Amino acid sequence: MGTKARILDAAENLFGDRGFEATSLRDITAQAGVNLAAVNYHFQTKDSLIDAVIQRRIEPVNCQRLKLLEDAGPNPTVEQIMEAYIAPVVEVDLSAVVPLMGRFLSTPDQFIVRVFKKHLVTVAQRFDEALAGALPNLSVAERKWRFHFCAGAIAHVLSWSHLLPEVTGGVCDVSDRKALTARLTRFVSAGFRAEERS
Amino acid sequence: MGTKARILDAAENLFGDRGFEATSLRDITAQAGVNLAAVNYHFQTKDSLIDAVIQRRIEPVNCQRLKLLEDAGPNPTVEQIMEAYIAPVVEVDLSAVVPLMGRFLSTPDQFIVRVFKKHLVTVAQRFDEALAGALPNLSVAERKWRFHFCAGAIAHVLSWSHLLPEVTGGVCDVSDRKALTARLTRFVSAGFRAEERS
DNA sequence: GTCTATAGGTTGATAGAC
DNA sequence: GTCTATCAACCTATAGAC
Repeated sequence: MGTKARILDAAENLFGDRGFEATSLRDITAQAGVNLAAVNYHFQTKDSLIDAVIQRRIEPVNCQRLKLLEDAGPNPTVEQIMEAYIAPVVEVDLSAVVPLMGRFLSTPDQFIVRVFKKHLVTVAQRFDEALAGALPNLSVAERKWRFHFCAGAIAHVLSWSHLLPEVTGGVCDVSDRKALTARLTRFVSAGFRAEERS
Repeated sequence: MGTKARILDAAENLFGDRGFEATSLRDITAQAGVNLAAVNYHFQTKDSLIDAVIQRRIEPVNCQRLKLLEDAGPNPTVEQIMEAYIAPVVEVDLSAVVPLMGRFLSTPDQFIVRVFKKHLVTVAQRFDEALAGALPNLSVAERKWRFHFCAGAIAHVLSWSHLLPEVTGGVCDVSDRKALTARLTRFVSAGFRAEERS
């Protein structure tokens, strides 16, 4: 495996475990078994390394999301839409990606927001349109609010995934990803279907 | 105002804005207008400063939560329970506390988990019992999962609060806290009431 | 209690040999 | 492309005068 890929792999693991700020370039090069200068040669700065780490994983997730949404046909239900959004990121086949995505989605820093806009805006827009079709009686504001509530629920279980078994005394089993997708989908779909005023 | 309180105020603001790791003690003492050594005199280490900053704000929130839950009577509905949990942290009267709580709740680091356990475990347990009473047909695992989904939705809107207007093109107005409480309560209550298997 | 000064270590980034 | 060596800046924490 090349130096560049080894750096990306090590960075992915450490960013997910400790966060972006708490991980130094020296931590990364030590774990990757490469020289410190290599990271600057291949990625110039730490910020653009973070960007590359996220981009490598978010793009396949987003492609899969759009494909699943398309597969659901022209008039998908809320459940189909949200499962298409949730499954690709929750059931990603590389376990290190889960905490990485969790960190990414729950770090509201200026730099992260830039990366966020670059990689997520178009997908979010496409799903927003689908939700508008499935929930024609919901106001725009309420729909956008509820999408953020969903994003929060997803981000939270991803970023806390390695701590949830301990925090819940083993009750919450993170290893069954398909079951987690189903749980999340049921929960957020019911939230979307709630009456706007009670 | 005393030096100690000025340090706590500055730290609260900066931790909320930039995160715990990204904020240095120099940033804090500069904004507080006090000497660098003062923070070590009053709080010994940075970690125990973080603890003090969070403790000062989380305790009134938790007291209010328990009071509202008690006020709801012996057999509260899901809506009453969740509103008692959500309102005190969303409608807190100091605006700097909102992003602070968001950062706190969405930083899954070892140290933060310790603080989390210290200040939130008993409250979470009390609310779990109340939810068990209101939703007797829900399995323990599903109930705990759904509580984490709620925690994620809440943490997300708190930590992204200062960026949401920009990200949504002004559609999501964070300033109306009571409306936000109502939105969150409706959404998560519907999620809790969802059928366990579909 | 508050200050100056500084220790002792880490950081991101770069220059230049090979 | 990969290395060693190093810079300049930053960090937390502490010692000791006042």
